[in-house]
Amino acid sequence: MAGVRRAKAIPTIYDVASRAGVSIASVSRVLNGQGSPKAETRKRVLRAVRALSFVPDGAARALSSNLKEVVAVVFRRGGEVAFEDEEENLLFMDVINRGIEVAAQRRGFDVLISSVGVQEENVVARIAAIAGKADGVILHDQMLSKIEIARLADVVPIVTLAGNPSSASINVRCDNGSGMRALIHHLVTDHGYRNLAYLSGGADSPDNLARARVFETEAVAGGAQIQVGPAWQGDYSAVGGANVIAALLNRGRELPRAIVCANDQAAMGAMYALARRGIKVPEEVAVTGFDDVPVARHLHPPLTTVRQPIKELGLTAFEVLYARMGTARGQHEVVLPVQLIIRESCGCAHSPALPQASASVAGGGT
Amino acid sequence: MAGVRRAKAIPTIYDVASRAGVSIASVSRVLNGQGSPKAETRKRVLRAVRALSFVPDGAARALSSNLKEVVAVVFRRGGEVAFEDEEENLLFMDVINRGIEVAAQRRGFDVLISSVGVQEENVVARIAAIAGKADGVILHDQMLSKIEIARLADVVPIVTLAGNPSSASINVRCDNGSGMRALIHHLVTDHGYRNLAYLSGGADSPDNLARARVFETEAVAGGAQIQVGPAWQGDYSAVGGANVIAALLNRGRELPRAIVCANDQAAMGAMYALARRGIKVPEEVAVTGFDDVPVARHLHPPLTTVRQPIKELGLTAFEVLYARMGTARGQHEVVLPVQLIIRESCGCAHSPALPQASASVAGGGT
DNA sequence: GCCGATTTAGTAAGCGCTTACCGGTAAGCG
DNA sequence: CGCTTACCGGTAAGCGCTTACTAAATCGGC
Repeated sequence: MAGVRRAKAIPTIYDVASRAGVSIASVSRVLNGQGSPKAETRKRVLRAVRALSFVPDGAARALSSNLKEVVAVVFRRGGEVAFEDEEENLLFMDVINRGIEVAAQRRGFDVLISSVGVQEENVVARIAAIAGKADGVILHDQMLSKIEIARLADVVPIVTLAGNPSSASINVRCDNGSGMRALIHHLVTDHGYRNLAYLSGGADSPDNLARARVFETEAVAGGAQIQVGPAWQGDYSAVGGANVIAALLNRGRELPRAIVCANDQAAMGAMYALARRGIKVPEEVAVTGFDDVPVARHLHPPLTTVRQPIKELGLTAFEVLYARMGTARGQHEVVLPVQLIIRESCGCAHSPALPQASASVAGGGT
Repeated sequence: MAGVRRAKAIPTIYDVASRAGVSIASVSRVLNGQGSPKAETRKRVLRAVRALSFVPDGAARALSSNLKEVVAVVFRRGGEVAFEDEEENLLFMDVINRGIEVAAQRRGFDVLISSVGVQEENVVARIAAIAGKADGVILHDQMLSKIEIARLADVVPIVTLAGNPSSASINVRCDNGSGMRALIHHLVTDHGYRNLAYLSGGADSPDNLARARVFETEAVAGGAQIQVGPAWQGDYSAVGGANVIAALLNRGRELPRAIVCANDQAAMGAMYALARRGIKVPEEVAVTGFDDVPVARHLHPPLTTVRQPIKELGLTAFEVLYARMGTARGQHEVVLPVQLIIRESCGCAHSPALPQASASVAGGGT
């Protein structure tokens, strides 16, 4: 029996029972509303509980009832964060996590948070440990390989966010295809841009792959030229996006008419790099994002992007996981709809903004 | 035995033991590095663990070792959020929570998050439930009365953030006094303002009380007039701050030369309300905040405020709690130093900003 | 007023781990 | 070669709950 020792012994269900003059079974029953305890019994138990400040031990409960009422959420803690906007704002993950928490709350679950450093070594062990403390696990990013997910899934239900569906887990993602399709259609057909580039995200990200694929086919189908490849390889981060553009510019490469970024953060970085060289967005080069994170509308120019229902992603992830914790076997992938958000970075004119009660009226600033 | 039933039985330590041909004690020992298992034993156990994808059950572990390796963090979920900046940015609590998480990680703990709705009814029950799942609890805000805290503290160590110290719990806060003192000194002595108001925060918040108290004594000592009282009662929120100013203006009250706000969010709201009436900050009215949340520097004008080491607050909260989980009894309050951050909203000239790698360069605008 | 049908309450068997305790085996020593 | 000293590993006793099973108590209905 190791562990941290508490000074004063904390009351257990036995203490309550003996103080109330009943059995522990009765105490448990009144506390959980099982059976039909007599009013008298109920009253005595409650009195004792109150008197002792009794709080049932979650571990014992969990062990006995085989239900911890905890979901674990694992995500990657940012590495280098050179951009304030990236650090200071609620980004994709944060919003998703909020969604998860809200959904969990509704079911009486709590959320066990665990971030993993970018280059932490024993990630698998860490995740296994946290998995042992929860009834289910929600994984952001590609933190575990397919095999590792399969292994872990033997032990606990797993939901991945923007990952790969697998027979062992469920993946929740957005409809990259139709979003990208709408975006390219807007760029090619509405604006008539004939030369587009795709500033990609994490090379192994399924979302990125899907977006890249649709980008290519749609752009080509629309009769536009495309630029892709290693030179356009970003990593979903603002720094990554900025670096790609800077490198291209340094090598004297001519920029395409429009840069379609894998996500909003990359677009932020790209716009930053462009601005540093005095290149006008969208007049000279149009830039678009993907996600519609909260700051997107506040960039200059406001970012045209594809809105993912981010919070819903979280809500859905939890609900799907919850269902999986029961007997339910459902489909292995759930896809949420997206929406093209046209602002100004694509070249569209300033659209009358909705009135916004924002302190930015009192100033602005990023 | 209720709870959610898993389809396939998940492996237990017994399965591992029998597959490895050893006793469960040995399995436990190699898994926890206790004792000195022979290399051979160790190897066989590890092989079996791997083969079965065994993950020890956290609940059983916790029950047996009396240590869950989990800290609970409870905070208030925002109610009405009319201001984008309030919703979209990492605010006080978020930053603190990040700090807690980092510190927890270092000790092998995970963080159990639970937000409480503004007007949720059985808050006490909710908190008790979550307390049962953790080794310690960190409470933001004034969520529990002194009595309730004392009761809960019988069961689990408690650390409050910006609360009241009590014999049962430990409070972690910042040095409101010296921060406010420095701020008032700057306003009164450096700027020579003779008429100040304190736009207060939550009426029952210890931080607010402390700040108000020092505001009064310092301002008066400096020979300035002060405005305080019900008309200046805010609630730490941006909407609250905006409402106070709007109401004052509607009643035709003359504004003081400087408005000292209880926190940055209230200052955001105040500046917003002022801007709507075309009142110039800081030319006509100076405004200051408290906290130095990330957005503070991006408001227009940049907010002069008192910086709290927000992340440290979280780190400290965890460390103090961790120490308390052991046998250590320490002081009941830990106070962290603050720093006056002079920007422009107080009337100071534009100071040469530090170079910032920010996408705001590519635009900006909140 | 007695017997079977209901309630209500108690007893005890785990849930999956950790670890105190102890027996067995090997190594060390005279 | 017999005995002490170490060292490993196994056995079993919980940790604090939930709940199946069972016993006791209560209540109707004749």
